Amino acid sequence: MGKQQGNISTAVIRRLPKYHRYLKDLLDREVYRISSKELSVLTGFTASQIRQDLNNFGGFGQQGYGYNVEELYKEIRSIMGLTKTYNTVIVGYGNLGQAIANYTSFEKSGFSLKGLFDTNPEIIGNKVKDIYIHALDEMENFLKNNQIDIAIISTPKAYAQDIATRISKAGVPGIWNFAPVDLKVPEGVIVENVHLSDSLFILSYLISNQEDVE
Amino acid sequence: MGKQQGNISTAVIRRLPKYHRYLKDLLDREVYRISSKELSVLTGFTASQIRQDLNNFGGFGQQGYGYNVEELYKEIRSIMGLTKTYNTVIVGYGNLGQAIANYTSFEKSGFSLKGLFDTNPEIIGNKVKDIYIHALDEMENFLKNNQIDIAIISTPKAYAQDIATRISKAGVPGIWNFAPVDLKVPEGVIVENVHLSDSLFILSYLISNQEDVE
DNA sequence: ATAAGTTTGGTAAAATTTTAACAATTTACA
DNA sequence: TGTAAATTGTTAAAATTTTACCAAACTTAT
Repeated sequence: MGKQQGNISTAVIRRLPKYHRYLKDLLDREVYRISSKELSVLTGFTASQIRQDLNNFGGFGQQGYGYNVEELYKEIRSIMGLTKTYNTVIVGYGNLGQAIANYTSFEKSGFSLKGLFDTNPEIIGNKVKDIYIHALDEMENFLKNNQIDIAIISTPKAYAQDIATRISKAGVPGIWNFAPVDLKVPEGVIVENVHLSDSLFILSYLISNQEDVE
Repeated sequence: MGKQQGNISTAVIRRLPKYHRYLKDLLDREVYRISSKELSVLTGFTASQIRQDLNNFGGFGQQGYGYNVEELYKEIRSIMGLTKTYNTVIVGYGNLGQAIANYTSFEKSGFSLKGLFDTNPEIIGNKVKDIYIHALDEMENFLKNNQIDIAIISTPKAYAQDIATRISKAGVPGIWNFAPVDLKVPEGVIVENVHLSDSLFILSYLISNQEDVE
């Protein structure tokens, strides 16, 4: 069960996927027991931080022993909401939309692609892996009739805000946004951004100011 | 010039691209003057934080006036290393590699794609926008002969570490990594990650624990 | 069974990051 | 020209995040 108070800091939340990733690796390597000290070597976080992080959700470890990898993995998956299935759509079927649609690992993690939307008449009506490409006009109806949990926005910048507003109105709780804008959405709608150029620019900053580090 | 001490915190660095983005918008809208208070409304950062952030690099503002948008934009671009050109290659020309290669906005920002690499014999030798797809074997030679600054890794997980090691040995200073692993590289090589599934999992966490927020 | 070695969870301290406050300076306008 | 309003850069305070520490509890080996 765990405590799961609603005041987990974003710093902790951002580290959860990394724990998830390494625990999966350990399971695959048939390691069934791990201490915070060993996890520290793998993840680069301090052992103390790892214990603090995990304790936000419950006391999963045992003194003198450490953590049971399988149990902890399951707990983390549950905490992260990865035990459910999420219905998704992709809005904007350009290069990026196609790349995301073809990323099979998302399906494996429980993210089920239900629909694709675009404005290009040349591709509307086509099927991609059993999924139709619909006209953008049909989006609202589709969202309502298919219990969509996550809408993925991969349109050009100029359309993203309008689409986000429409998605929000249709009652979709989550948006995964790849457009390089900060979307304004009503309370209760959650936006997670993947700002590729921001990331690239951080890299260029770090390369340019590298002397500082050395 | 600015002070540009080498101890800028990553918290500050992560905010730089957002300043850059909004300053560009302002310029496009022909707004030539902005106060930290107004920037605060746009970015969602506090005015105080904005002044603190900018002051890490120099006193670009003027009391009673605010900041000159054009000047500040130029300064930020310079700080972020966006006044130079970076030669890049993409290693792994799958769906994601293709999406990145076709992202024209990177070219506009000074990131010049010089080569593509893959192991698939069916596509090796093909040209994409005047750029050849090379065999992976040729990578080291190419990197050395073409002054590559940034290698973009968009291979499957299993190959990423080996490729990162080879890239580092070839003297490339920056890696933009899309593979879902944490790469180990020698000192002096900078890795910036885009972990798509981590981002998606954060979204699923936030959706699943939404009640907490309300 | 006992003792020595591990390791957690919690508490306290340290470090970092954010916010608040304000003197100094400039702008804007009467 | 003079005065009120605006706004920065800087210093100090508050808040948050990370690290250090250690008693309690478990494991392992003898």
